[in-house]
Amino acid sequence: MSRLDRSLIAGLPMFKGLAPADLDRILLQARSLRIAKDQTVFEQEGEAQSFFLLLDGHVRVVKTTPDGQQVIVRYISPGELMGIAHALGRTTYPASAIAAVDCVVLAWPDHIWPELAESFPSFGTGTYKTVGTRLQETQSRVVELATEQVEQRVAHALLRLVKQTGRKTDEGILIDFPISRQDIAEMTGTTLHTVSRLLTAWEEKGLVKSGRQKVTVVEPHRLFALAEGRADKS
Amino acid sequence: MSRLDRSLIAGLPMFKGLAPADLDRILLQARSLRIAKDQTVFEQEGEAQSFFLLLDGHVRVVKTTPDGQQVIVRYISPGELMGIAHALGRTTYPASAIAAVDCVVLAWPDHIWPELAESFPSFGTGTYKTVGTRLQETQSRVVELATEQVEQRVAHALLRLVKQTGRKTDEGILIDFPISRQDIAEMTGTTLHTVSRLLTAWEEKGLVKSGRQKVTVVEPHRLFALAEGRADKS
DNA sequence: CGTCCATTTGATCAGGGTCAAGACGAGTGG
DNA sequence: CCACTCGTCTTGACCCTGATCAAATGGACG
Repeated sequence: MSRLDRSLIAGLPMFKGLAPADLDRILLQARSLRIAKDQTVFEQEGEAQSFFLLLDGHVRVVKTTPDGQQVIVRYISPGELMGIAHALGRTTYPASAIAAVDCVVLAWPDHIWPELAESFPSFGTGTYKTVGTRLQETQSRVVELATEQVEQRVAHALLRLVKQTGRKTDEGILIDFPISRQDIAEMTGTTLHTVSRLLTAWEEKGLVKSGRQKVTVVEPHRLFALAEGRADKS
Repeated sequence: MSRLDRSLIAGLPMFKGLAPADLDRILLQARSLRIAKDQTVFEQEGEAQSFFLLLDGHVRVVKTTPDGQQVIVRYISPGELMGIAHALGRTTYPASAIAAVDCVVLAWPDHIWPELAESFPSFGTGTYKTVGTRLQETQSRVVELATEQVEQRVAHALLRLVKQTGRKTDEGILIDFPISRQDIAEMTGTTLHTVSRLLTAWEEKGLVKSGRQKVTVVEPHRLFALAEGRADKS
């Protein structure tokens, strides 16, 4: 196995300001894993033996209820940490993480967390800041779910994905990984039927283009107006 | 103004293991405030000049949407921190905090946060753990809002309040501060009308007793069964 | 005693879930 | 290369949960 190059993680906010030698020391503790599409990185309720950094790909984090319903908590993009159960004071993962495409991740044994956070304060504060950010995002979702209609929620969800992973194409901004109507439904607390109806309605209005596991936002502004509840006449 | 006694904060998890002298040093930086019922402790979007510890009373944390709808993010109980914008990497409060009853709080200037977290690592890790816990709770609420019917959500909300602030009486467990139908609606993403109908239905079944701004859970077990979607015949 | 809220309760209605079929397209194996 | 299969997506019909609209009731408090 070849050595991991420090350029993989230099430049990431939580490793900001660390000396090259420190980066190497940190990388020595990591394993690099290749996760095939649809494979799980870690599983809800499983013992949290590792925490992970996504180097390449996209991962969806899913909570499953006792009766089998699924909710997509968030999508992880390259450069983000995941499975940081330790930072939440847990010994078990609160959700499952599934590769939306083939992925590359770094994995560290969970038990080195305290040492890492102590030796490199910037790592500690950086990840806690991540947790803080996620708390705010999650609270915004609560507000959305509690106050908005389905149409607005779906519009917001698409806009969030566009911002997070949008890739510019000649037709508009494409969400850069395969995403089904069912996935969108699980992000917004609705059904794939309703999502399908909304997307075809929006397609007729020229707001989006979509196909099998593929969504392109053509007119972000008008979609945003819709998300904000400002009706759009046309 | 009399000196604050260290017994106020000794014993709280975030000050665990600190020497009495340290506690005194920390308290010297704090002001103690009395907040009358319905007054705000801090306001959404306001500059985060302080963070707070609730010593006595109950505070509700509310987010207001641009169009004026309100969502109750959480209730704060004595011994909990609030307004810790700094720990979330913010300079402004993400929500408002309103005293549900007359309250006593300690306030520290926000700018001493870094110093505090550095001088007393247990304080830093303790509060970050708090943030982690709140993230998990909030994610659970997202799952609830996305998957459950109104009846189950209201039942869960009441059970959470009972666990957090329940006081045993001879009729059952009383939620220990004034709470209106409207408040419960704002916790669960529904309307006061629906909450009212649910409560009267439950009262007829003997699950709860309720009055003006007052709810007592008589049979937590049956209410829990209801919350879990296991229908209750009777 | 009067006023102001919180609450209750009825009537109506629509957003969106559920049920049911089918169409479409991508990958598989013959 | 084609037929088949499986999973995704679409679309229609129907219905139910819970929101909305409207009024009246009942306490609490000044």
